[in-house]
Amino acid sequence: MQARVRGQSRARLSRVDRKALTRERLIESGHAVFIRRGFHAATLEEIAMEAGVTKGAVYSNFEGKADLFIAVVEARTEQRMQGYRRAYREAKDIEALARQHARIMVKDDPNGRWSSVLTSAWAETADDPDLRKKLLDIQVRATSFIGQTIKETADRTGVEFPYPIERLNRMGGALMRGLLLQRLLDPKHLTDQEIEDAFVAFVRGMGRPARGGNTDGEQ
Amino acid sequence: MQARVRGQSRARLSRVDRKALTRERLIESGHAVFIRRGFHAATLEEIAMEAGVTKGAVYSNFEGKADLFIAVVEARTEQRMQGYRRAYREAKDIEALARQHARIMVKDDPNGRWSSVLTSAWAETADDPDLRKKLLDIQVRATSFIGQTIKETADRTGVEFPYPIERLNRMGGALMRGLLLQRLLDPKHLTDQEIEDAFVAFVRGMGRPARGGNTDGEQ
DNA sequence: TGTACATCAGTGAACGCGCGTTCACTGATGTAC
DNA sequence: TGTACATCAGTGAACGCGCGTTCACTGATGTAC
Repeated sequence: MQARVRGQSRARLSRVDRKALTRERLIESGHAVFIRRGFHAATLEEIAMEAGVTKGAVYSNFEGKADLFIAVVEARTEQRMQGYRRAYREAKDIEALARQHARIMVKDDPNGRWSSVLTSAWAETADDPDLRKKLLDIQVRATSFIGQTIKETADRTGVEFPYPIERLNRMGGALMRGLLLQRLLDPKHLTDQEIEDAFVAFVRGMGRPARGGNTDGEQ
Repeated sequence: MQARVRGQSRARLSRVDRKALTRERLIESGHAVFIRRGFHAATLEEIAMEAGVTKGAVYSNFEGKADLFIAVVEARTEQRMQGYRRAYREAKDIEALARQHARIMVKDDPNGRWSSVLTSAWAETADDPDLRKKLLDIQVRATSFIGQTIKETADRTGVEFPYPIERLNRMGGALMRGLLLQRLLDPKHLTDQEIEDAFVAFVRGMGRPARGGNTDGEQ
């Protein structure tokens, strides 16, 4: 590709590069609009406008709204994974690790809107097994990645986990989601501190064997 | 009101009684359809049909879809409160009480669909402060009722709570909701037992003072 | 007990609107020679 | 380097459909006398 006269405000790009750029922008604006409006109220119109294109461009890059959404979830998940990787350096015991983990999750979804978007999409999967499979795959990958990262950190710092880490991890994510969702209805009631505390309490409680309850017969 | 000739299949009722009956049926079928289809996909058409009336009857009894939904939430909440009242007899320590509480919550929403409906409605409250206020009121009343019931039971059985019970209670409800919502995406992964365990772990963990973390400066 | 009129819960059809999806078209990039 | 044609990402307008809401109407219940 030859050097162009000068850097124009709108650079000349190859067709594939421009398409990739448009796709990237749609994913970004999609992310923003889904969070701002919610899964249903987010319109392709607004997403496209915010990316500087028209609705048709969405269909040139994705199969439709659901497909764009999946790309958004994938991108967001990817990004978060990178954040987690950097976050577990200083944790010296299991509770500190848990607290750090909780803190990141809260920071990544401070008002519960992303959790709302995600679970709204989950509701949609009742009639759309393809969507379900894709969203579940992403969650499984993320859970396994986070589990591995935590395990590495735990090993390095000599922390021991009393419970299968992946399971703890998935439960923790689910539970945190519930706490964040509460903020949709009532943004002020649960503080960051309280949410962290609840999560840490859960991890701490899982570390002690259950007593009482009907834990005898069943596996 | 005079005695009629005989009990017909469709009894003759006074106007107010028939209207109350219709309203009751709409609330019941609304509850069923919201759970079956989800908050958005539930249509007034289906709700009305299932109640044996037409859509217009909804508008004769409610202001619209949101108003019907509020009535459904109120009825459901009322019903659950009565269930809780009966459920805490045999609990002899705090963990047994927690486990019993968790068990009821799981039984009341075994596949997470109600949690999904409710949180979808919460998302709607972003542009509808009136809806928010009403839903929040219901939650506050329910939380306070449950808190009181638990407190009575705890007093009677000599159990002590290490944490303000209403707060524990609201956190617990939120957290449980997250666990149940996981089943929308993946119905099989989290067993009833695991969800109970997670809830109990949380309560148990809240009972011990936090150590580590940044609990120093902040209140 | 009977008659005439008023009320109003529920009917059924039409309305309106938002929004995802489709499609013929355009103009810039890519390719062949 | 230049010309002629092919490709195709993105345009913009139209489509279609579902669904909440509205509204004129009906027929059973209620009321007055």
